[in-house]
Amino acid sequence: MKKVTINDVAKHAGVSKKTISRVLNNESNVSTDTKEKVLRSFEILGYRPNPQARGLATNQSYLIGLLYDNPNKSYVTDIQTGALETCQKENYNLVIYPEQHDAIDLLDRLRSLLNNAHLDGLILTPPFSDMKPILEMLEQLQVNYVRIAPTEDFERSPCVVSNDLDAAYQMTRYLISLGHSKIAFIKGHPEHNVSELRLNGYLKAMQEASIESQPEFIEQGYFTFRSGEDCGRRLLNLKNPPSAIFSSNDFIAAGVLKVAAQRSVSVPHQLSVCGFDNAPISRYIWPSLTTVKQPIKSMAAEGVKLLIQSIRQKPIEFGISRFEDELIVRESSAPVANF
Amino acid sequence: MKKVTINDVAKHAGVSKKTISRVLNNESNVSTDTKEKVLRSFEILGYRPNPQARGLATNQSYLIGLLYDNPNKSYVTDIQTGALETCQKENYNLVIYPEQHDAIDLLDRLRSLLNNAHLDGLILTPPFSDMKPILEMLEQLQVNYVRIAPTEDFERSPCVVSNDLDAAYQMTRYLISLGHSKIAFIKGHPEHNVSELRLNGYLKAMQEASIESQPEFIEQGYFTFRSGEDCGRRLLNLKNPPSAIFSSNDFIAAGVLKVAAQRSVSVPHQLSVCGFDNAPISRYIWPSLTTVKQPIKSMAAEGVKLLIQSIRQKPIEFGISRFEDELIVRESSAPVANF
DNA sequence: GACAACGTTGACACCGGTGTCAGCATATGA
DNA sequence: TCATATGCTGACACCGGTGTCAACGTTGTC
Repeated sequence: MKKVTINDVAKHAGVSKKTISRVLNNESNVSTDTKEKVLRSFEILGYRPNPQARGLATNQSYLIGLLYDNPNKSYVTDIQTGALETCQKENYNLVIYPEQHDAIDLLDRLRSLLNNAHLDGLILTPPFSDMKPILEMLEQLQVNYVRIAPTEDFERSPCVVSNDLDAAYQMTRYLISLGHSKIAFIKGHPEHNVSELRLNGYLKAMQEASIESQPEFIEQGYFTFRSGEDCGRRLLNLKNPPSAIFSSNDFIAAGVLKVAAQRSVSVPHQLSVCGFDNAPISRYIWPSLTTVKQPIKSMAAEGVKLLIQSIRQKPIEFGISRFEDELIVRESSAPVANF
Repeated sequence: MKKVTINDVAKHAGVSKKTISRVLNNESNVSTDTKEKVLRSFEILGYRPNPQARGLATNQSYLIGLLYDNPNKSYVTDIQTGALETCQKENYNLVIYPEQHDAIDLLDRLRSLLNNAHLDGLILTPPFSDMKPILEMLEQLQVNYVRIAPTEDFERSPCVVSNDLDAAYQMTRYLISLGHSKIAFIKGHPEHNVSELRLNGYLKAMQEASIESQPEFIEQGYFTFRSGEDCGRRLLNLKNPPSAIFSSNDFIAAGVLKVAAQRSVSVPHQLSVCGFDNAPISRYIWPSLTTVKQPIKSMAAEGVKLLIQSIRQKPIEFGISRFEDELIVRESSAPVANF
């Protein structure tokens, strides 16, 4: 790799290093003449500033970390794509940190990763966004961070949120509008705070419609396919089974679909099934899933934007960026049949 | 973030910077006494060398790039996980580059990414592993690179390969052993070289078993769910349809399953369906897919290992690391029914 | 005992940028 | 007209490591 340095450019343009540096950083106090001369030299020599050197001088690394733990690979790649979008625009590099949120040595691992990499900032995704010990550690280490989809402490750091509660509310209203009243709900993993939000959205819609929610219609799932199978089986075993099952994510819903298929319960004619997240599986499964799409990419892109802002100008007024979810109706839901 | 520098350690230990540096790099000519003293200071002060500074001095960035373009998100995260494993061991950071392999400005984008980031090396995954213009550019720019699963030019760079041909061969033999002879094959995307390998594995097994392969049993797919639906529909429309369909990946197979479900063709009783890749969908779909699992994580981990070797000691003898695939039998395949 | 060889150590320059500050020319104000 | 403000520029130190080389004390050899 040819290496043209700032000195080469300085010599070529007949000015000092410092002036080159000024042009690089778009500082104002450079005469138009000099600036053009320097820019021409950039062009001719194919100059690229060395981020290492720049980083050493400014005590920055131009690295942004992305911390996540999500079994949903589609979610992960979407987050990455969104984050990268902003990173590339702003000339930062993205370093990924998949970690187990329940690892016992999580804090130690994180600390050592941070120390080794000298990151400029960190993006936290659920469930890390709500993990107090991590936030405390980051604050103590004075690491800039932005949280994606936290559910509390919004003023603690910049964050990007979506409206899970409202999305679940809308989905439930949609099912009610199809004539369903026997609507079951499968909760997500209790350690993920969004689980509660989604449940509350469901409950709110049920209450509003004055539908008495039956306790046996609320199952505890864990965001996994297996838990979907288990809960689905229990729900379909009820003497008086639901006519619609709203699952806290698409994997659970897929598990429910499997059980329904095995028992020849026809979806959507005898049973409507809905998911959440718009994972790829929701399209590839048959029948395809009615679900909720979160603007994950945009949220991640916005998160990095906030992060870079807070890196550049320390006294940031903590921003919360809000995004709205979108209901996606596919083949797995239909008007209630009997009754 | 507290910053303890080499100078602080030097002062604390009562030796020169250079000696600290020697200990850091495990150089031999340091007395045991001094070494221990320095190590103790490391411990006490919590010293972490600054990668920026080190990189500036040695002209390294400790960044490794991962270039991929794969609609299969599970493949992507597996590759990442494997690559990260080695990176973290060796104290490198992984920078990800998802790119469209058919973008017109691909080379320009890549060049600028490389220039901006000053990577130490790059991991290429299919289909980039076989794209000559990219290889040429990298060589011209003198960028170290390792290819994952290339299909040609093995001596051009270090590479990590699996045996797709053999895996497809084994899968076909498995179907034959179940009594199938009307075995259809849905090819992958023609621009991905693995497509041909998988086809050849199928053909080889068919020939060996002296089963005349019918041209209408070989369909052109594109690694997508949609193409699976299309091909599946055509195959099931044949007067004399196949009793087994071997798809070049799991998405295609999922498409086939959907068509079968829509037509009430019972899988696996009337039709066996197999995929390739062991994507998550292969487990979550019903019936779950018989497929081929590639040791993707291990391959990526090995790839980074080779890359770091070639970064450290330029005169590397070009290694090829080989990995074997594994057949995973699930619910979507069964002995042939009639006949 | 003289000298070479060796192991250990530090002074200093250097990597390629940025920050500070001083110097100069020109514009502005009284 | 002179004093001051302003715009533009470069010299130089500095960021935190590594490479080079010289200096030092110790050991080995004759």
